[in-house]
Amino acid sequence: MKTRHNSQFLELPIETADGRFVAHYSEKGLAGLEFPRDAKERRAELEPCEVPEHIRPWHDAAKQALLQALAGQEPKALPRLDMSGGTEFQQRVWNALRQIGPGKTRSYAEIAEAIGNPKAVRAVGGACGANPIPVLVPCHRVLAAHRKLGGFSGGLHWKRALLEREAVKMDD
DNA sequence: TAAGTGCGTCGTT
DNA sequence: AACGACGCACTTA
Repeated sequence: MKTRHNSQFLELPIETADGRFVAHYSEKGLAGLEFPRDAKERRAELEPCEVPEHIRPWHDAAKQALLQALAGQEPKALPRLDMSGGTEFQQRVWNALRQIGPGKTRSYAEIAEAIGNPKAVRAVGGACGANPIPVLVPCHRVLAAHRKLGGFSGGLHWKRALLEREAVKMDD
């Protein structure tokens, strides 16, 4: 495994039964989470390295939280999150997503209403798609009207799997 | 019922 | 100016 970091982020792998996720850390906290890539498009392997002292507790927490979330349970604790990368509108949406409890769902329209932009339904979809920390910031719990599945930028199979593991019944 | 079309709406690029 | 992880009304089969 090889560590990579661009100017802003340190990237560290998280091994799970569903594959290797990659977490991105800024100086403020967990800033991104990537779904596993299949063998074909996988980039260079990450090599073990010393995790900077201040990152380690975040990474430990992120690992535990991810494993619990993937098992359909509510994480006991989340690492510090850095969502500062988003626009003001996106941050409002992402905060609303964090209010949705495990096993529960909201529609895009309900999120739009919750953040005070009832007509920005479609824009909410865009903000969900831009969520940098899927799974832990549960954008998969947002369904289209009439509990239809809607879309998912990480691949619809993930959305289905995550919802099924939380015992959510959808309508597609 | 199910599937397809058109349009309003609005944040992002 | 164009494009969506939407929602709703409306038309067809």
